[in-house]
Amino acid sequence: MAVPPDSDAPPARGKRPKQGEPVVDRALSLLAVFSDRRRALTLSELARHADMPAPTALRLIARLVAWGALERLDDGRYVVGVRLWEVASLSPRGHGVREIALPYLEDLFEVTRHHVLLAVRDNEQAVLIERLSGKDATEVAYRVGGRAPLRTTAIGLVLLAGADQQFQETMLRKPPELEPGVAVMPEGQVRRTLSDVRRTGIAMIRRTLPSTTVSVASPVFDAQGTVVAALSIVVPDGATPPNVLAPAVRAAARAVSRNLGYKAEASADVRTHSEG
Amino acid sequence: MAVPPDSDAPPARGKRPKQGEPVVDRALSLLAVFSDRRRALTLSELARHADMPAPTALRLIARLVAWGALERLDDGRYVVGVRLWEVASLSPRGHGVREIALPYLEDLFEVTRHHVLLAVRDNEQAVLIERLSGKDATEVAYRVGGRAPLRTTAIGLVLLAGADQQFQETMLRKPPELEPGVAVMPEGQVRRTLSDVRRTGIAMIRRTLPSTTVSVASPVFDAQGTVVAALSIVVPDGATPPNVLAPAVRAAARAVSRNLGYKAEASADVRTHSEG
DNA sequence: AGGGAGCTTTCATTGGTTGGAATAGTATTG
DNA sequence: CAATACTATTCCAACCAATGAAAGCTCCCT
Repeated sequence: MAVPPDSDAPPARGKRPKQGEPVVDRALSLLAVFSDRRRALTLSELARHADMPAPTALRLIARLVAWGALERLDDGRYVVGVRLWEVASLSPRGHGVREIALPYLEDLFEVTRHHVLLAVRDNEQAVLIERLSGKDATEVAYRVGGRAPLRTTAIGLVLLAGADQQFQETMLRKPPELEPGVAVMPEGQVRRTLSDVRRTGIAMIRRTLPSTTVSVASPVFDAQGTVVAALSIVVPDGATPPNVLAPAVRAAARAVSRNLGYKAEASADVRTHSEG
Repeated sequence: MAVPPDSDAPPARGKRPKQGEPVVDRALSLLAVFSDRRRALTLSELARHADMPAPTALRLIARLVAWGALERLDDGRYVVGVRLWEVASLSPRGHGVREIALPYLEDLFEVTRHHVLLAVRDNEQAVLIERLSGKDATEVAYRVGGRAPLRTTAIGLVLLAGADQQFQETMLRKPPELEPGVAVMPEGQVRRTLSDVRRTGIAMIRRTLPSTTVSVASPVFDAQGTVVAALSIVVPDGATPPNVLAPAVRAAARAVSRNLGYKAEASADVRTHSEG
């Protein structure tokens, strides 16, 4: 009603003020809206967060639901579907390593009864692939499918130490991530630590939040000798001394590596002298 | 050279003989090409199986790779990416139940040292969400992320018994899936079995392939009393008698249900008299 | 009953999508 | 070493699927 009578404007139907993104990207951006905190979303929430008009979102969502990437709940909200999970389970660096590592993680868990973690690197972060925790274990910072920084976690340091030289330099040049409850290492110390990790096959980090814990991590190698994952254990500070845990963690990591086709060198040091 | 000289055909550029499928569907169909046996694929393999020209496939794949749904290996092949796995880990019926159930699965596994399975129903099949197996356990038919029939597995029967009446009828009217190593039940027996499963909270199936095993499964309920998952144990035939395992399996399933907000009724029977 | 918010359908317009053809790269064969 | 076969990538003109404002719907709250 508030619309002024036609001055001379054409029907104005079908006008597309803003657009220009490939459809696939838009569909994927809908998936990207889901997060730990947002597991069930309404159409308007999805449209808002993916920054697109409701009809467009609805059309794309309809296709995603038809395929099974999303599922619709009784209350009309959408959640990530089992079909997507099914395809994702074929991810070599996701379920792939997990499948191979799980029995060894279980052994480690059973012996120690503390959190056991498995993670891979994706870009500038570690992605948690698996976590075994007792029903009554200490609080832990990260969940499976979540991301953790590289420089302030034991698992992250192992992955960083195993990354290619160029990537390491890039990361070291960046300002360090500020992680509550973890001491920030100056660049020099990080370099020394990374070198130690490569030599000993062990990284340790102490953190005070969300609870005071010590993490001990060790690298997992593939057949080519590349670090493809990291395995770690998280214990409450003051419990078993870390140096007692280290051999167990390293043994588990090596067992997984062997299963990935890695031929272990004679000594602990994989490469006696670091890169050129 | 074998091409006959221009008769009178126009440039024929941009002609599109066959098409008409939404772009999103095409992109998703590329993801669907991946399977247990096909975890790393070349461009042409993807294009062939998804039934689309190579340039089209390449363009779509490029978007999927940019987002992280796919990753490219050094040899040029594509695999499912960690980013997709990450989003999929938010699937309530995938990692969701898993996360809640895992500690109880572990308990059950530790006590029995046999395969422990967790599955949900997706349409006409069960999707395996989790499987705990010792390093040296019996051979088992299904892998995590894989699908199993409803009528010929213990886990499937539990899920079928918990489905809505209409769906059950549809499934019962279908010709039974032929599963090697499993006896085929006539329709009447299936009906009786499903009723028993609802009453006792236990389903059992014996199979002879890939090895002779007995499976014992029990339903997991959500807060609304709906069967959302099934939990089972697979033991070599002749080992622990199944009736000894049943209480342990049921207890574990109930523990998971309780964690999902299910308020257990006084007796084993959830609803004393079946639907009206 | 009225107002607001979210969901869904419609439809004229158009720009992203399309795939044959050409080119480049790679492996296999005679 | 040329010839063959296959795969990957770039190019681009034609065109159809995608687009989003508008309006109708349904529900909920007041």
